[in-house]
Amino acid sequence: MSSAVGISIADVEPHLLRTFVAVAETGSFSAAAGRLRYTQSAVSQQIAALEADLGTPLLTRRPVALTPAGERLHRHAAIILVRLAAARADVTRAVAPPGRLAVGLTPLAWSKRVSDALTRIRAESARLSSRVLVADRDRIVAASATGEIDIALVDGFTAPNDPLPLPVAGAVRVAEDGAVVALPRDHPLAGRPTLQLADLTEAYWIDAPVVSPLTHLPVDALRTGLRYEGADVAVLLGLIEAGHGLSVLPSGVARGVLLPRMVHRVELLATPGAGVPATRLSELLAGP
Amino acid sequence: MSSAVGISIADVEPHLLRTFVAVAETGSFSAAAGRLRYTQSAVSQQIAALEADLGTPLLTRRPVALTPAGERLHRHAAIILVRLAAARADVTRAVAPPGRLAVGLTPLAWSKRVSDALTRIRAESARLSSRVLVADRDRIVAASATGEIDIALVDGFTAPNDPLPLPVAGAVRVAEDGAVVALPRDHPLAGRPTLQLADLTEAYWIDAPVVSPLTHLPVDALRTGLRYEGADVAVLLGLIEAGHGLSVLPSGVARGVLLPRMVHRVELLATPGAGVPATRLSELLAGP
DNA sequence: TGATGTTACGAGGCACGTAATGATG
DNA sequence: CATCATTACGTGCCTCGTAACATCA
Repeated sequence: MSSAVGISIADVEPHLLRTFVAVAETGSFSAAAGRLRYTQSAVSQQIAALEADLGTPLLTRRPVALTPAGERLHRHAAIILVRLAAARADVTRAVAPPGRLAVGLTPLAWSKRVSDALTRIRAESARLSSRVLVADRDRIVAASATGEIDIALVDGFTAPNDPLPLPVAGAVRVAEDGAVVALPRDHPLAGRPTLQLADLTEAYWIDAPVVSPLTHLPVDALRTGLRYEGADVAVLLGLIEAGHGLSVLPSGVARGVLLPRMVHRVELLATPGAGVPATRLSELLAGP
Repeated sequence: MSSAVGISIADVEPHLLRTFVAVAETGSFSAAAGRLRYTQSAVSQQIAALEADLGTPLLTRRPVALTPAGERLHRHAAIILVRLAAARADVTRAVAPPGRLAVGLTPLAWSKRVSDALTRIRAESARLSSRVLVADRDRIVAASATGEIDIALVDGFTAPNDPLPLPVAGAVRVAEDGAVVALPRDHPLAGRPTLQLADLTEAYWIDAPVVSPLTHLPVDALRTGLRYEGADVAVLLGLIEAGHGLSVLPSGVARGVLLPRMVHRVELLATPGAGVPATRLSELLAGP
């Protein structure tokens, strides 16, 4: 191994990054202070220190918003903080693999097969302490990296031969079905056999980042009328039926018109060294 | 964006990571102290603090070596330190794109084409301050991430349709030629038209990690007789001719017997926002 | 005027160096 | 016994909280 990680370059202090991220996400110094159990003053000083260190303003004040340099830093910082946590998790897990089983999934990753696998493994090892976390994809991937969960099931939409665009490698396909545009029963397009996204530029869409994140579709071009931030599929279906807008969903969940050249897929992320129950569950899921 | 990067979890202090990496690479507390301009005592305290924080020994003493947990941490730490530096570099570059041009390359990435491109761009912008760094692949990739260099040219051997196994995305193919096993003139195999690596398990190899890193070949199976840590191709060729061992080299550099199903390729990494000269050079290189 | 970010200042903590101590080949 | 890591201890820096101040809706 080379001595590449040279002498020079002062460190970017991680607690400053953490505070910076908190401010960026809350849009407020005081809110960030509350979240991190600091005083407003401390947050202000930390941001000032970071800006002085990097030699450039990172945030505008009143209103608090990211400058271009701040945008860049924010992208880096989020990744670095996760990796930092992942390093700690990986090392401590290597010492004492947990006996528990923590599963994380995105709302649409749930299925009978997942349910069965969980039932079975809990039956196998009687008094196994288990935990299930449902959240949006970013949260689940981060929790997987940090070892907060041992197994992650993540769903998403892509072209049939592409993998899901995840920021980590090593995902395994677990399930796949079609992608439909969910429509109210009485919608004019409801009779069509298939549909192109282009047919729907006139429609209003429901932006549901937790349930149905379409980050890699040209959804910018679509008009979003309503934003649903919950994780409950039934609520989203209700909103669609009530005519608040359309959404892309797996064919197993909603009636609607099929989108060709697009699939809904569930992938499995197992964190290495997460212990025996996790390995067993991943076998059950990835197997036949 | 979700508030995924939660409240909890104490930070892993980067200066501890840096010290840990230095100790791991030098195999000595005192050497690491020298390199980082600390006292032995400080290094000892830092390692102790890190081990206490993570709750597990990371290094054995006398001799100093990584424990399994230490191995894990070392992998993470090297990546994190580079990303930390990359964050700083990216932000500061965004503020003031450099007017200079810094090029980094692995020894075998040099070619007439590269030379010509450099000549041309230096002619175009008369008093352009330029810098060229030649080092092993890890060093070059790290330097590219940290912004130490603006353009990186990295070479390596792979299967014809595979990309080079780099830890970063976005590499562009610049040049490609064959891979030969370089042999002394009087070697018994010198007459063969092509060769399988399997034919050569009886031979001795020169391990030249800087010039010809064969990390992704089954080189473990091969017997290495000598290690050459320099970056000079001519020296390596001399060693081969003198019968100290064989080596895999690009067909443009050395006479030898072709390896089928394997190519030598040079790829280009341009760091985004590195300024106009870098963009221009990357056009010259990636172009026709 | 009230909420929110900044500045001043002092106390506490902590990370370093010096120096003495201990272990190991 | 020389080299190298650890422990003891004191000092200086640095970060945080309190509190006063500034600024914007």
